[in-house]
Amino acid sequence: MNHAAPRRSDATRAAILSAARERFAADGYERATIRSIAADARIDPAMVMRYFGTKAGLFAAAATLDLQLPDPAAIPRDCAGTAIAAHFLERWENDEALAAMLRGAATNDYAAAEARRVFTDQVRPMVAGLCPNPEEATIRAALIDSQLLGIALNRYLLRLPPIAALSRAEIAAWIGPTIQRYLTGPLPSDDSEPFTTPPQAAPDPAS
Amino acid sequence: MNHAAPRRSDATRAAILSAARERFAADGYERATIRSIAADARIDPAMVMRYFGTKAGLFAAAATLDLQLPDPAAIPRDCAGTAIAAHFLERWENDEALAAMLRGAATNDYAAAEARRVFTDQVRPMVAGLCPNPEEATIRAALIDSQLLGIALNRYLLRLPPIAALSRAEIAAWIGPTIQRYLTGPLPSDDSEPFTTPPQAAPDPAS
DNA sequence: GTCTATAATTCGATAGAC
DNA sequence: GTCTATCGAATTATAGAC
Repeated sequence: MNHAAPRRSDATRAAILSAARERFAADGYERATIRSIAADARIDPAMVMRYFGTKAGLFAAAATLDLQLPDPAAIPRDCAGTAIAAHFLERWENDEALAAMLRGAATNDYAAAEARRVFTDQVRPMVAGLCPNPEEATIRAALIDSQLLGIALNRYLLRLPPIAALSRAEIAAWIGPTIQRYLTGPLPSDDSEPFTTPPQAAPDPAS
Repeated sequence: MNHAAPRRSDATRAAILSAARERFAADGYERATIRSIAADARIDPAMVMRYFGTKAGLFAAAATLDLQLPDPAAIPRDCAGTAIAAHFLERWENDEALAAMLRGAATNDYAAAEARRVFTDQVRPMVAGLCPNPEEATIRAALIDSQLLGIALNRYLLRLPPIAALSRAEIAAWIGPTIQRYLTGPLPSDDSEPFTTPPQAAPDPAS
């Protein structure tokens, strides 16, 4: 029973959500104001409150994200690393909800919790489909998550020139083997002490 | 000529800076208020303005960071990866300016520019000391930066449980080989098309 | 459903007494 | 140097006319 009762206000809701995603992605949670979002959507600010109740409610509705991760069974286990990297980069550039979520997560507790939930509900299950041991899968998934988010942080949020200048394929080629190793490589041996280095300079005492 | 004229107000300045680092690290730039920082330092809010002029000026003074990266010449080139990872994690846990900078960079333009400057002035030169080709060194440094920041993001900002639960040595053992490969590994071959995957589910049309 | 008006806070920044 | 008082602006959110 498809009860998708098409209200007349659905277009308005969609316009608000689209504008909200843009603003949250560009400015972060605090600096993106209800007023600016409403202005972008060419809608009265009071309508935003009417539809979504609070600013937090609007963020929750706008920053819901689906990574659309591929079915693990459909990926050859040996080229999964590069495939996952390429898929992630493609998704990022076609869904502003990712930037909204990451920028928001830096300062907003709800967004941070939601980012953790994306890991638990989407990233980890996919990795678990490629790694039999559940405990290992959790750690391996978290490491993959770290590498992917680190690239996204530098490329899309900080816009660090060397990373921003590379093509998606080049990045995927670089980090693909990393993800592959986190996915299927051997556990690190914990026998050797890490080589420690003397700091180059003493800390500046409270400039 | 050491003209470090010790004013009597240096203790006050230091107290403000310490409180500011904590607040900026915990709350981000926007949510950390002059009033809350002054309260933490048990100092009148007007004094903060007197010493640092503006909120941005306070952030600039508080979030200045020195990674104290080791001299490249002092590191054996083959164990540099794990050593760099361990050093970075140690620095992070002993200087709140790093968290202040990263959290601020998500929403504040000055902080983002400063984060890029840390890369250019500190990370890249160290990598250049271990990699002869300058162009390669820049890309390799940016990839290393991405892996390190991705870990920091998940561990210290998002507090993703699987990453937060690991010890520093365990993380260094996992990501050390990654950094080592970015540092001294071969350039990726660009001959093969990445394996593309069909998305698992269709995007939800504007829920 | 849509919009005007405004309440209730909170913030950064300033002026000026002491 | 220190603190009180406050300005002016911006925010989320609500009340209510139409």
